[in-house]
Amino acid sequence: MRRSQAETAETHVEIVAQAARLFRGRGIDGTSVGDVMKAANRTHGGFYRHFETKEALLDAALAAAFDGMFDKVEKGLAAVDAEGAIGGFLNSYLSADMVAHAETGCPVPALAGDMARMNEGQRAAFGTGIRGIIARLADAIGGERSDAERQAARTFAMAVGAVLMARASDPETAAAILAACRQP
Amino acid sequence: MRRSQAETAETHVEIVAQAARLFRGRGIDGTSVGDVMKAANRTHGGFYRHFETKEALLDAALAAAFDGMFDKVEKGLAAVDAEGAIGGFLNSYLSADMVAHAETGCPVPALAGDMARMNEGQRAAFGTGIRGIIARLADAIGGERSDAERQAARTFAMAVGAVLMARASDPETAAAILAACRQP
DNA sequence: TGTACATCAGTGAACGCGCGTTCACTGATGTAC
DNA sequence: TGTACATCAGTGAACGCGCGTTCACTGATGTAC
Repeated sequence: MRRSQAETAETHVEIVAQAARLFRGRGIDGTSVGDVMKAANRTHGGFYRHFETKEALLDAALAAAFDGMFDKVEKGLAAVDAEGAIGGFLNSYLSADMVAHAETGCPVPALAGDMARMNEGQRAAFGTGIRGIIARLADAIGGERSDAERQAARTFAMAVGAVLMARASDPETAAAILAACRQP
Repeated sequence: MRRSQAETAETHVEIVAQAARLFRGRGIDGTSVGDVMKAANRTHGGFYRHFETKEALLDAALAAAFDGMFDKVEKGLAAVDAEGAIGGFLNSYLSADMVAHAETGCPVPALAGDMARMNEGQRAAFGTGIRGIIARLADAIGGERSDAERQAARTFAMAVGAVLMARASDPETAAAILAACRQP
């Protein structure tokens, strides 16, 4: 039966939120449209009232995941001064919680492997998300802008690589990599 | 018709080599058993004379990919002294060629995202491969061993993150990240 | 404000497709004598 | 060294399954009067 505009909007938001969670947790191929709709307490057929294809859902889910990450980075860096920016960032990014919960963590280590095989437009959108994170970290580092951006890019690359490898390894290897990368 | 033992062994090696190439290039889910057998110039049914499951093929393909990477790292570092070890490693790891050709490149940025969702035993094998690369880099860095290992881990994490993000981004973002990470 | 009806969000069965895997078959290879 | 036969690598059709997507249907919502 038809739902009100408010209910429809709520459903839309819920589908995107569940997709953002499941894509990060189980991968894009590992998450079916049916999985997303079940997580959103709907049946799979209704999906196509909200998105033309699974790919369109991915675009929306990535945008939502990056927005959430932007907030997290901004909040985490608001409390520290320029000296402690990199250390503070690494401390939260490389936390046990972030490593263990890909589904609510940064979209970059969770999805970059899948994104590498996507089309140009989707990679460009992902690149914009990456630059958004690096820019926020560079803001906190301060000083000469291009130096700050380079340092932010290097720090973020190391953090992404560390989380990625930690998730793909046994616990001992994971702990050794994270510990080595924790100091700025 | 039955093949000689030598031909059978050749086929086995060829299946593993093609799998190592295709898994890195197209992802694990993105590569079917039929794709691998076609690349090896065989029909898909014969696959099960060589491996019990696709998962067993993945194990063999990963081992082959890591062995190839170990060789590449050793050869690349043989020519440099301790001072230039990190710079030399980054220079070859972050080369345009490595970034553009995931199918022949390092298995870590190519497959770690997929491996994060695999079982404990497979993650342990992947972790052993990661430690193998870090250990070879630490050998070249020299000096106090645990310091060298930490520095090697940090350098490798940055390199992996940089390649991963470069592949998942637009060319401009990719170039900026690689340039920032190139200096040791 | 009340009525009549067109719209459309959501349901669940059905579709074609590609996947991993199985199987009956073929005939050259390897082995036992 | 030669012969007889069991083995088994490779073929290609077939399997069940889950996927993304479509569709006919339902009935509450939104709108035109």
